[in-house]
Amino acid sequence: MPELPEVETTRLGIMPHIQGQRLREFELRCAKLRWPVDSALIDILPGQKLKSVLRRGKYLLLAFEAGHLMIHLGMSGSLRVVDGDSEVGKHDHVDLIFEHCVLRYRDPRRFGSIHWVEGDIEEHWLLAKLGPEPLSEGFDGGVLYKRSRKRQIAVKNFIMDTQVVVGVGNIYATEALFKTGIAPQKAAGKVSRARYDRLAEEIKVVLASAITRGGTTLRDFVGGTGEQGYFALELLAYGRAGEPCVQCGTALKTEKIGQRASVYCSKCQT
DNA sequence: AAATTCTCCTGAAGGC
DNA sequence: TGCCTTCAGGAGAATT
Repeated sequence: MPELPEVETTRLGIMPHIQGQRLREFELRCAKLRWPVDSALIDILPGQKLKSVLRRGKYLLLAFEAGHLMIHLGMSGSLRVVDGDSEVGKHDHVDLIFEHCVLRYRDPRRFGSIHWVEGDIEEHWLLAKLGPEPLSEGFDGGVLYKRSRKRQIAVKNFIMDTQVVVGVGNIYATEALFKTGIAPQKAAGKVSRARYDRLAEEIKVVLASAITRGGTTLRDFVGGTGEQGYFALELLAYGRAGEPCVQCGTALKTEKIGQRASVYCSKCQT
């Protein structure tokens, strides 16, 4: 499932192939994503040159001359650079046909989205309320500490709240909490400043490390040109329920916290 | 305001 | 082997 490292891996993978190219055709096979894809894009996009490929949170931003195409991969989405004559799969909903290659959007569960935004992209309603980028200077333990005071919400849900910080999904929240020894169900308002300093640092380390390894391949995640990610090999908690904790040997527990599966060590995480 | 529940969807996994 | 049920899961919307 694409989290920030997977989205960044995708961005880095597709950018060199499509940046600077002019779009020839926007082929929309299935507009029924999380929100309906605007069919006017079929007329709007062709002829425009792609200036750059950016990212905000888990949103990919294709900066064209007249605006941004904002793409979210949802749960199961992927973007691949393919040949024009490559076979179209069942869940290949959109093709961006450039001069020299095709950018293909696939999303079996259709939880993703595609929006066209003219004007200031940061003011778009999906981006306007987002918290800081986790790998930026603007994100640190102080931010987490300040925003969490008096909050009863579980610390795991707190760091997964996109208004607090973007890009921390279930996998990396689970890992960062395990590595810092914080129990995921602990009330956010009761976590100390010192522990938030460590948590923020660990979130940065875990995300940066995952980007370096090309993301985490679970099920069928692949990068922009089809390669697998290797971070799954380093997961210490996520997906290891029942297996021994690497630090103390206790069997890892799994518990639903806010509708999400959470794996943790009841001995090491307090 | 903050917290919780609901919703979209389909592939994968488990049960029998 | 195969059909049926359950579940995962990002994140905005609706509800309490």
